[in-house]
Amino acid sequence: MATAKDVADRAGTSTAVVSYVFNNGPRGVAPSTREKVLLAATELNYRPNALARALSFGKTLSVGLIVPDIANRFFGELARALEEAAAARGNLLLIGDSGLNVERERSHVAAFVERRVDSVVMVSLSDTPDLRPFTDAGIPIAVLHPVDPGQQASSISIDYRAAAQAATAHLIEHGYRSIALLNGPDDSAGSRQHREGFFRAIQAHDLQIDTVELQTEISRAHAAQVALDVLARPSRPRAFYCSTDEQAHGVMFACHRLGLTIPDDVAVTGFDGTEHSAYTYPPLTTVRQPVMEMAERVISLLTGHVELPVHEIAPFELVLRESCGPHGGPDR
Amino acid sequence: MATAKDVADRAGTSTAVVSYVFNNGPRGVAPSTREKVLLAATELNYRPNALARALSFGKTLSVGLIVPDIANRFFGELARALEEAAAARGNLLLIGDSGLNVERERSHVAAFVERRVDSVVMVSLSDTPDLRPFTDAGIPIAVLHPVDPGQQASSISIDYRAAAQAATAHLIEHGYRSIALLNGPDDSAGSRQHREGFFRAIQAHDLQIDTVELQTEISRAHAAQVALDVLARPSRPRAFYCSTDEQAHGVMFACHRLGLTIPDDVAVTGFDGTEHSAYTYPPLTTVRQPVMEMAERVISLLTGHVELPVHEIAPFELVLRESCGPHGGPDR
DNA sequence: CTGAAAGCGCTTACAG
DNA sequence: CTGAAAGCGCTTACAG
Repeated sequence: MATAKDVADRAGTSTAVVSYVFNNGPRGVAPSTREKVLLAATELNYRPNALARALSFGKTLSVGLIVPDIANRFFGELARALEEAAAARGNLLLIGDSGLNVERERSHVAAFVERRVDSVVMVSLSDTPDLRPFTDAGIPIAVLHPVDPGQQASSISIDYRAAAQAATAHLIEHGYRSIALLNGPDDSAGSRQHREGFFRAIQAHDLQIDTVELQTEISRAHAAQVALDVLARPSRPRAFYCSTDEQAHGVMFACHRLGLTIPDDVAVTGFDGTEHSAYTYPPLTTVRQPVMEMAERVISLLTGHVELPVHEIAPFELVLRESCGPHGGPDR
Repeated sequence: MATAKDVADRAGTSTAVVSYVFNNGPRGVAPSTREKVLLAATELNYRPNALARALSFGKTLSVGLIVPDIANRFFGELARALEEAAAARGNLLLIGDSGLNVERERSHVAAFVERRVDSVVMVSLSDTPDLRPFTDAGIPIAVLHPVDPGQQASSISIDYRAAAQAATAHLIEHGYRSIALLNGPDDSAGSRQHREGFFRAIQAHDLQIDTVELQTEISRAHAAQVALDVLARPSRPRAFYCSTDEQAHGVMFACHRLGLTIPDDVAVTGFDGTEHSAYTYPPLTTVRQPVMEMAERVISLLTGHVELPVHEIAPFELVLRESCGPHGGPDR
């Protein structure tokens, strides 16, 4: 591949000038010289080497993203939004998929510091990921879910507790008196807030409500399996509060499998508000996270001149559809 | 951050030796020296700079992936499989999401050559993407769908035509005599093969079969919208051959919306065989692409010493579920 | 406005 | 087995 030296030679100038024209600075270049450089560059098919640039410039203009499972729709939508926000600021998003494997997650954090990403947004598999490689390297990091206080990472998250409470209250107001809490696998800050919100709603209603607490992996397969089991019991729950849309899909599958009608026999709520939640049968009532806005915000924080860490709360929306009863309000 | 020089100084040796120990070569190092280097490195929290390494080593040990939409489940599963295959060979996968936007796709190819990925696997939005930036840079490229002959890219793909024919034949054998072909948006080699396979099956059966050809974007939303329209007609099709699972999800949604039962009123087949196709209501009969094997193979080709381009055909599997009639064989 | 040169942090022949 | 030095391809003070 042609280098800046090749271009400079052909244009009869120096590599400094080639750099000036390709970066529009920091020094000006005479119009005629600029022409010559541009011409030589296209003739030689010159593509600046981003590695060399980063090495001397001291910035890679890239932000890393680590997610537990890129095939999960929520993380897919998130990656898409982050990429867009990053691109708008001339940054490239590097996506690391942990594939639900702690070892892979660890190797991504190592790879990202070795590649000197300028910052990273992380959704960890663990509640207490080892972020030191980033902090040691001075790489700012942000997280998109609740974190325990004292973390050195910034966070932007909806209020899980309030959202869980709102969704559960919705179920109660629709008349359901036997509700399962289908939570994620780990005892993370997020899981705890789901649980707290759920039980706050229960207690706030001063009614006799039966509850069961279930934990599954974040996958349709596992949620379906667990739901199949629970729904086969004589005292099966009449409603499920699920901590992700993905799990809600699994529960709905289990209902159909058993010939149970949603919402007449079993009601379901999701969490995340992925686009697909509008296309289930029936359409899923869920808590929508403002993914685009959160992505935009986190990138602007990370690439901006903001004093970090910061902790921000984004607004959620309870999207009412048909999986909890007739569209709209409570009725039974 | 600590550099190799810092480590060398603290260990009382040279950067050459530091390099030798971190790369296990190409020269040997005395055990005692190695110890000292390793000790100094951990004390200083040394992380080799991958940019500098790549610059002098001449390889970045990374492969780029460009997909139309990372939030699409099929591409998510693909990315996950490719990442795994790449990691097994010490390579990092860089994921570029075109976000269904040709301009973004173009900017990713530019970004990938500037970052000097060693190779790339691409699923383009266009049938004739401009691959010259890669070929000019000597970066080998592979594609995971049918390509027109004369492309400079390697390809690994199932036989779309045969798969389309098999799925359509399945529909015919189940007694459906009015079948819609729901194809993707572009007139690509892939779309053409879907169409050819579909009509071959129709012709091979020497029966009076009504067909309609439809085109939608690869999204539930658009497929649902088109299906809603088509299914409202008095002469609505009794079955849909869909060119992706994603579109099949949309068609199923439309059926439910209209109170139509699957498969009694309308049968549906998908294409891709994403994991989610097993969790629709009812479970979707679909053509499964061997994503893991294809990913493994393409990475081994790209990172190996193989003479490229090559064109390989992977086996597909028609996964029979319940969206075309009673599980198993034909019956009506 | 422009050029020669140092420097970014590695790797790898070249000597010893 | 090990060190001094050149080189990878850029950017950016420093001079002029």
